[in-house]
Amino acid sequence: MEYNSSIPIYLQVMMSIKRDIVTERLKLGEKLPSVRDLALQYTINPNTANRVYKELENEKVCFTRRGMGTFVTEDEDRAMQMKAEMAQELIDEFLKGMKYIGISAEEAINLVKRQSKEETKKIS
Amino acid sequence: MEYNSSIPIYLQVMMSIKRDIVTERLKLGEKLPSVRDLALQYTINPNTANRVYKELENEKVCFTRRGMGTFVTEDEDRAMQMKAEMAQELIDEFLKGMKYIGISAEEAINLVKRQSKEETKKIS
Amino acid sequence: MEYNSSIPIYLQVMMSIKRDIVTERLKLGEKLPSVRDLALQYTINPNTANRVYKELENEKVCFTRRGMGTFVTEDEDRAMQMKAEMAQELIDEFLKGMKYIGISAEEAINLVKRQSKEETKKIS
Amino acid sequence: MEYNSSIPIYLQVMMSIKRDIVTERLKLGEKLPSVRDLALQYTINPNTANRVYKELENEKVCFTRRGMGTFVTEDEDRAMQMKAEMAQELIDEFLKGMKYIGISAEEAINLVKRQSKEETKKIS
DNA sequence: GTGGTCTAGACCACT
DNA sequence: GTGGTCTAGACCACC
Repeated sequence: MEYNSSIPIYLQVMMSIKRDIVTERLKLGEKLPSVRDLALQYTINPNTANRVYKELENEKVCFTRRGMGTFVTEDEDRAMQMKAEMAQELIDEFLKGMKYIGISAEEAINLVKRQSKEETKKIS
Repeated sequence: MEYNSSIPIYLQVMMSIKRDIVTERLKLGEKLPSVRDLALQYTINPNTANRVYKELENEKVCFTRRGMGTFVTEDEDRAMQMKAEMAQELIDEFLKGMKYIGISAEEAINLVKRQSKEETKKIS
Repeated sequence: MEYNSSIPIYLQVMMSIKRDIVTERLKLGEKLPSVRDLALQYTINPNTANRVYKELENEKVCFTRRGMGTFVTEDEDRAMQMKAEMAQELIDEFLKGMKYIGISAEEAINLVKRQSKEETKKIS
Repeated sequence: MEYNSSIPIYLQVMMSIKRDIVTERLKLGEKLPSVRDLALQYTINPNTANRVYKELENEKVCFTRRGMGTFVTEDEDRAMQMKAEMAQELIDEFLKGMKYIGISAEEAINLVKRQSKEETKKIS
């Protein structure tokens, strides 16, 4: 994994794990790698890996059992909610940003449409 | 102005000025407040105000004349371009984020549409 | 049984057994479940179950006879004493905590009184 | 400050600061020592000091301004609430513990009363 | 084996 | 000078 230096590594790893849950690469209740293994996988320091799990716990994305390891939350609602939350956050930020520079929601939608058509062409 | 603590203040102030140019609250070539006045207006440290102008100069958004002050760029193309750049950045970030959590551009557009309809309803 | 993650499981199970003795759900000299059964009952690791008995033995709350199993202490005084000890510990911790945040014993008592009255009302 | 080894140092320092706020040794909005100074004062590592402030921020007990320092919350309600919260927590834990070992609220109150009388005698 | 805490020391961005 | 992040390495309690 390549890190974007402007965003803290622990946030990037958190995002990566949340993504894996939201896209169901990780199942509910599944055991996550140990702190040490996570550190190896992402080539980060165990302390940083530890932090990742602690922050994810704060967000109720996973939970930990002493001496047993860290697990993806078993709360189905929470998992469903996560994807919606993440999408909503992106949309809000996007529209807020557009509005901030004087572009209405309709215009914004049109710009996105045009962009996505061009992308499609480029690929084909 | 309330500052979002996760974004450097100088960036927030930069955004605010760029917004004012893009939305034509500030005209091309118009004189900007002195570093001291900017600091007072935004209740920021003069060092921070200074940094704002420096970075805006780097981006060719404004220029300084020794002893005269700082001015909005007079380059019309640059100004036009700014709005497009800012919008593009927002769109790219938005689509990238959506894709990251497994949502296609079409779905993303639909979500934005639905959202903006609901907002409209709420207001009316 | 749900475990409070901030307290070691073995302590929580110890508390539970001591409670059963103090409230006479377990009689003096009564045979306790085998380590294996305890582990099943509480859905804990056998190692943890083992530790529970070891620690309880240290506190003279129970004793083990090789090949026969583990038993609640037969010492009546010890049992009487246990309840007093546990209560004392709670009181000390409570008053110490209150004093720490600047609340005197009298005030503390009044707060508890008010609280217990409200609880009674709620139930009735 | 002497540390109770069974409780994480960072929690003990957090408690100490919260106590100072609740007992008004620290005023609302007051600047707290810098991470490095806190580390010196409490003879802990700067990392640990940093953690203290971050966790206190999570609890909305203080807030931080980039490059300026960490400050006690300015929210009066939050401060008022803190003392009540802390007291409530102690009471709940106390009564829950007592109930757990089969002692009713009334009995518990009487035990506390007796205890506090004895303490008074001892001192006089 | 697991996570939790702590120290030590470094570098960085922000004010 | 301020906090934020990260690495390195250690020790501990718990399962």
